[in-house]
Amino acid sequence: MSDETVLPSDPPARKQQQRSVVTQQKLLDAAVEAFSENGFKGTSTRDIAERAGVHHPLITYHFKNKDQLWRAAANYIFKAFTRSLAQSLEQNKEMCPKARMSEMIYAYVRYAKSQPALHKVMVQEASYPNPRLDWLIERHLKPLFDATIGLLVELQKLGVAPPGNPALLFNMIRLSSGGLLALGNELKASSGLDVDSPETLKAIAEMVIAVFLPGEMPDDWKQKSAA
Amino acid sequence: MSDETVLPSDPPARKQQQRSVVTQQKLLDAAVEAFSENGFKGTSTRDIAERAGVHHPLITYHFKNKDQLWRAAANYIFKAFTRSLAQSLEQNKEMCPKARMSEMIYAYVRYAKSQPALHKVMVQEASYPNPRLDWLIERHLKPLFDATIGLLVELQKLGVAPPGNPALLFNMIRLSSGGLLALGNELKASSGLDVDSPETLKAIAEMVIAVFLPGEMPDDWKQKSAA
DNA sequence: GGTCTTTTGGTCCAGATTGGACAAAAGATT
DNA sequence: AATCTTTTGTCCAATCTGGACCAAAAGACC
Repeated sequence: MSDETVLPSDPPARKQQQRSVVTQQKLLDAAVEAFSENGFKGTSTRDIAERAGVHHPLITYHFKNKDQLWRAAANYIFKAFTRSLAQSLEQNKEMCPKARMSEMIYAYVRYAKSQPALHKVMVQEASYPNPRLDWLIERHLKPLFDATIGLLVELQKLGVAPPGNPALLFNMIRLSSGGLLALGNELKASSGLDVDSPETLKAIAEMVIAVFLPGEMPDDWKQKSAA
Repeated sequence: MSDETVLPSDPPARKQQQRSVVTQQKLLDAAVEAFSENGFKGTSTRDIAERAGVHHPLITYHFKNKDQLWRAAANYIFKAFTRSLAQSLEQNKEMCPKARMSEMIYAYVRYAKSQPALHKVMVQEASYPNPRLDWLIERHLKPLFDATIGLLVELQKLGVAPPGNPALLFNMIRLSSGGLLALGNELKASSGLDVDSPETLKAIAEMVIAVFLPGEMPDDWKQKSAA
């Protein structure tokens, strides 16, 4: 935490108080919510403070300014997300590539459900070029892409994933799972889909897997990948 | 046009001047751009007027207020979009269902490229419940869904599209084609994808079709659909 | 061409909101 | 009790908010 929050200055001579941690957390949660709803420009620091139930000058105190708060909020969602994906990859090291990717998709869907802001903030910032987008790409999106694309290419070689530009494939998977959950408010009314139900969640993951990883693993995949 | 723009009042005794049409058009284009970038709340009428190169009180004159301008702008993108889809459906009446759906996907991708705001505005409004979202669903999204879902279900029955909740399928197709193009700014930097190139556009449509309509049409589909 | 309407330019407004500064009070930690 | 951290309350100057208003210009119609 002290990594991404900008505290007054260099050496905290005395240990951080508990109430301060709580305040920062409340502000981060509120910031994530507000920024994901109205974007950076459309969100005021006062709005965030209000949602957090905190006096607004505390933002300046804890995060220096609006921009730093945005970055802290982005780190907050993306770090937890990256962690859950990396964990999934790590835990399933021994499984076959298809199973590993499937588990990753499940993890993605689950996280996107618990934190729809993940996708919303991304779309908000990607809507026009700006320094925050560059930062987001450099710091979070590119690493995520790099960490996943290899597995995907392998699956294509094995005939499990369809051929074609892997980057395209990657992003379609991303949108079909994560993007869908960000549209929750709309889907219910326009298509009768309730993304809040666990069944829908499961159905989403299963459909993504069925569609994007339609092939079966060949019996000799161990040899193939070794060669 | 006079359908969605709110002119000063009831009966236009004299016909609308050409320059007025031009101004409205400039304002609509600017509004689409601004709203898609910063959302409704994050956009000021002055910003729109500036982008349009027009004095801001003209917004009041032509569209009464910000809300009406937003609606006019939404109508502007969605009507053109719906038209291009309906046209595609109409033109290919005689083709087989898979070909018709494929053409629709092409049309979708093409339109989403020329007007990325289509998806952006949707996401902007779907980010939290609000009256504009309700209006958008009622007026544009639901009809689009209803018009397409039948064809999709038919394709599922024919074994061309994968089984599962058709609403889910519909929205995944929507996101994989349209949503992808809305992220143009991001994709280039994070994945090396250039959505501006016609090749990428073609690749997107082809991949969507390959992935979501993997089956071949059975030879006896005419009988089947008649039965 | 003259008249009448539509459209535009320019200005103004009163009020709200913006991000942020600051001193003083309150609370924790040592 | 002394010292540091955190919170509170107040203030600010700047900007922006949507919208009202009217005089001038431009176009449509006769």
